[in-house]
Amino acid sequence: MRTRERHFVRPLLRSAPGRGELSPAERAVPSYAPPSLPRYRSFPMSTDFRTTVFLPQTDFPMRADLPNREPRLQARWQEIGLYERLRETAKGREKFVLHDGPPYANGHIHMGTALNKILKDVVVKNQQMLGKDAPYVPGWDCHGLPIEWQIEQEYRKKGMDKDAVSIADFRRECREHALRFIDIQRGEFIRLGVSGDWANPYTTMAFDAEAGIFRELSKFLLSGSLYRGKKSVMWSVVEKTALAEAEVEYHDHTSVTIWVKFDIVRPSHAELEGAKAVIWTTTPWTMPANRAIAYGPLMDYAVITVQAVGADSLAKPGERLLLGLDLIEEVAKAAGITEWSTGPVLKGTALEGTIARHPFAGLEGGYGFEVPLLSADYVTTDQGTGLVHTAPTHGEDDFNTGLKYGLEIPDTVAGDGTYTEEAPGFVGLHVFKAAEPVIEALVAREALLARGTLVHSYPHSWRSKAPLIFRATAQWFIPMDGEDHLRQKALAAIDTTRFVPARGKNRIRSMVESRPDWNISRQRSWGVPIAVFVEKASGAVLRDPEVVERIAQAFETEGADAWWTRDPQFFLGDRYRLEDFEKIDDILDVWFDSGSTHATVLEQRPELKWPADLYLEGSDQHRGWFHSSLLESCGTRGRAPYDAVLTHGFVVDAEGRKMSKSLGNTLSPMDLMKTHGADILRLWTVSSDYAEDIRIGKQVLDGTADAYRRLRNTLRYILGNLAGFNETERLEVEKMPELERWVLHRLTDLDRAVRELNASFDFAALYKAIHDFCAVDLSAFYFDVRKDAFYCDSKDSLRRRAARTVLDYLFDCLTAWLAPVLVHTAEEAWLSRHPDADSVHLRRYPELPAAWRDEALALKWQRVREIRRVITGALELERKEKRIGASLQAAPVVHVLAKDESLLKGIDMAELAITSGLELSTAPAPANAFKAEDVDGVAVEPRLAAGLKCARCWQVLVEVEQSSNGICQRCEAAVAKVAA
RNA sequence: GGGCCCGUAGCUCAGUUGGUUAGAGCGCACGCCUGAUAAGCGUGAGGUCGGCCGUUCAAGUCGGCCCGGGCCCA
Repeated sequence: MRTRERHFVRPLLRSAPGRGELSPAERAVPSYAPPSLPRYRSFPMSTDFRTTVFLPQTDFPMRADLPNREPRLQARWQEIGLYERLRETAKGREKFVLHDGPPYANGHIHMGTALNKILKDVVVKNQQMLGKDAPYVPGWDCHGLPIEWQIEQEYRKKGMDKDAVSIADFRRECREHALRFIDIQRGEFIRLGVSGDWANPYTTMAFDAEAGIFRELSKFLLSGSLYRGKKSVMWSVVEKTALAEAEVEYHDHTSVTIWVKFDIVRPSHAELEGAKAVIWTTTPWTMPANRAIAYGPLMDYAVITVQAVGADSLAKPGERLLLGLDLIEEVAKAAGITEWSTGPVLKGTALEGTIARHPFAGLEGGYGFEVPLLSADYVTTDQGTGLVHTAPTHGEDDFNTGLKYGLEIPDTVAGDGTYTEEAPGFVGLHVFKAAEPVIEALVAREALLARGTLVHSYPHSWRSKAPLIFRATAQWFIPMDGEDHLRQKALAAIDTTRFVPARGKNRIRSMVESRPDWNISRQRSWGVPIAVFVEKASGAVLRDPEVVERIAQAFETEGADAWWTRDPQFFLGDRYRLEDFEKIDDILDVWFDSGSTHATVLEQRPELKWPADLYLEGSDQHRGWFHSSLLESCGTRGRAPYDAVLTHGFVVDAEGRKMSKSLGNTLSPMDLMKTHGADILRLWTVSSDYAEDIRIGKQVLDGTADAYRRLRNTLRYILGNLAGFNETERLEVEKMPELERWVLHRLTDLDRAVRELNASFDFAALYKAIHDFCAVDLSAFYFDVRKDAFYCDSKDSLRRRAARTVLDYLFDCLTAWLAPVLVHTAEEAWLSRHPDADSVHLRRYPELPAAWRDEALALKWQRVREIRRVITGALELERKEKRIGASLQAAPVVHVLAKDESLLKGIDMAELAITSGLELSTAPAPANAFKAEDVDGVAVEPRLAAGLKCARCWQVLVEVEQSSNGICQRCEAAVAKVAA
């Protein structure tokens, strides 16, 4: 590791502490350089030798102008059919398949999509250049709610009624909408420089995809893994539909609250004899659906005996009420109970097995069932009574408790919000008008303890703004723990999958461990139908491979619309009669669609393979695509559809906050295309640590643009100094100076980094290594040192030939290594040097000769550069004192140890330090010589170079004093050769 | 509220099994060059490693709490 010298110590001061403070000028004036002398002199009658200097020549401009240049390169790629050429070139090679997670075909791309696609493109191009055949088939997720919304919104604008449109017409419009945004996004991805089979992407709405998705569903159907169950969903009684979380908004709502007494009919504990369990609810209308009372097993309860009550109290003295210990006061206050006595404390677990009676028991002959007290861990003491009214139909927790204890899940409320026959006494009544009738019935049966109102946050429909209800509805599921043991298979698959970063494994694992059965149905229109029939008599779902095949074939030729446009009897064939069956019109959740792409795309397209080598998506997809693909594939094929999963974080703003329209901190990738260009965005992508959240903002982008300029100028310097290079000029490595061989050694370091860091997907480290190599090793050192040889050596000088040969290798390596990221700039540079070439992207990473590697040389040159740093440090002080400007005005004496002297044998330190002369000495350094704090054994006495400045190479040499035209002997020879 | 995770110089990142004055590049400041020039070179200044408490001879590295932030759930 190189460290920069930072603290220069003046030994003079150290050795003479008693002299007191000296001014900087006093300290710095050495006796050997009288300040009165001119800083340097040139030959009096020098002619202009500029034209004889081999200055860099290139048409590769310093200014990138990416916003204009990139589209031109992209057009060229299109013309030459780059993607097809890539496939051709790589034919027969080992495949590397990154399977594209399909973005949703709605709206324009955002920063996150851009980041994702760029990372994918970098991975794919790296693998291709590492020698694999890396096809990339982009895809789109096309079905689903957001597109339905868009179309419905257009209807509303036109004043049309959605229900008046046929489902086929509606689906056609959804399809056209998706198609439109596929085109838009495709153009945007191409603008980012992403290569892929853009002419033949996959979509989940293609007819063969719809058929394929249905075929995947059928595998679950035929194996018996598809079942119809119920699930509590948010339901709008206005729109008569279930709503997704995204369609729900929360507003304050005033609810009538009630405290209700349930007679305990079978106590589990003597204390409960004759007592009443008290519940509290904000939804009186759910009372007919009550089937249980939940208690907290670890909470404390007690039975109170009412002794005195206030004027309007519904409580009666002598009544015994079971309540949560911490909530007694609060309930007493609400119920107007002024005096009471409290019985012994009962743990929640003591309530186990207690049975109560529904307060409506006997009402119109209904409610005769038992109401058990059940344990639930969500019961709290912050509100209510410590006993929770449980209506399995009307809430997530309630529903889960119902499932857990096998409670009846009644259909008490119809889709329009009216009570069904299963709510005796209230049939036909609308639930939003039910509070008072319910309360009246409770009062009549002496079951009401108190009432009140509460303002709280309550879910409302995003569209109608009407309050929502929870309602259990019929849904389709794939079991996690059925005969197929899907959960176990999925967990096993997770264990054998590589996750990058590794923590992704834990994340998806804990989700799979605890998730409920997979709900795959939606009550919508734009999707692949759950095209199954249920036998009316038995309620069994029809499992007949012939029916399945008829449906699948119809989907293949007509699309999934066939489910609605064809006569259902056609699918059933001759063996079944339609009137015996219920045709299911639910559609599949889009996660099932995209979760099936491994089957509909990887298995179907010959250029791909199953399983994929890699899935690469944002970390939200642990619950999304990684998850659904895993379940689908484990359910149908017994293993994960991928060998490895790479996740990246989210793009956040400069302060680390998420980007959102409401915060006004969003950046559009397409805007950045106009101001910066794709290569800047791509460089930003790889220089960030994608494992975490990725910041972007002005300062970050400015920094990226600076790094880009460094890389670009490195290429430009190489191109400029490589002008006219031809094979006869190439020099064998054995004949090269050590400096050149050191550069080649460094290339082998970088080559290693390219291969290893690409294997670990550690792009940030890789691009820092390349950038630092360009900045530190090349620009600040090698290029600076070799400028003299490039510009002034005669063209046949071995030194110059060696250096130009190295530039040639550098160019080959850097253009290849940068190509996956700076896709445009690398191409531009490559074509600048090889105008007849096809594309830099058709290349592979160069295979470097093993002989270039020379660890001993690297170690030696680490020391050489340390010594050099002491010299540049010394010169800097001279510069500060205005004794020199350019380093060529100096010819320092460098005092070194004997071991360093032998180390430097054959190395021209003056050349490396860019001084006109340099004397190496093992004699003890004078006390005032410069030393670097962190470099031992080196001291530098700065001296001015003697002689005159060569008018051509600008070195200050004594020999120039003898020259007739003001140039040195080397330049004389070089000029003569040019003239000849 | 729960699960997973993050917080090292202005920015982007390194910091190995806890062990000498915490590193790099960029940016910044100052200076140089004017034959890479809307370039190039050199030198320098920047960090109580989010905060607090603890474990330890020793903590950026381990533990707890808090603050800030992200994703996914509720």
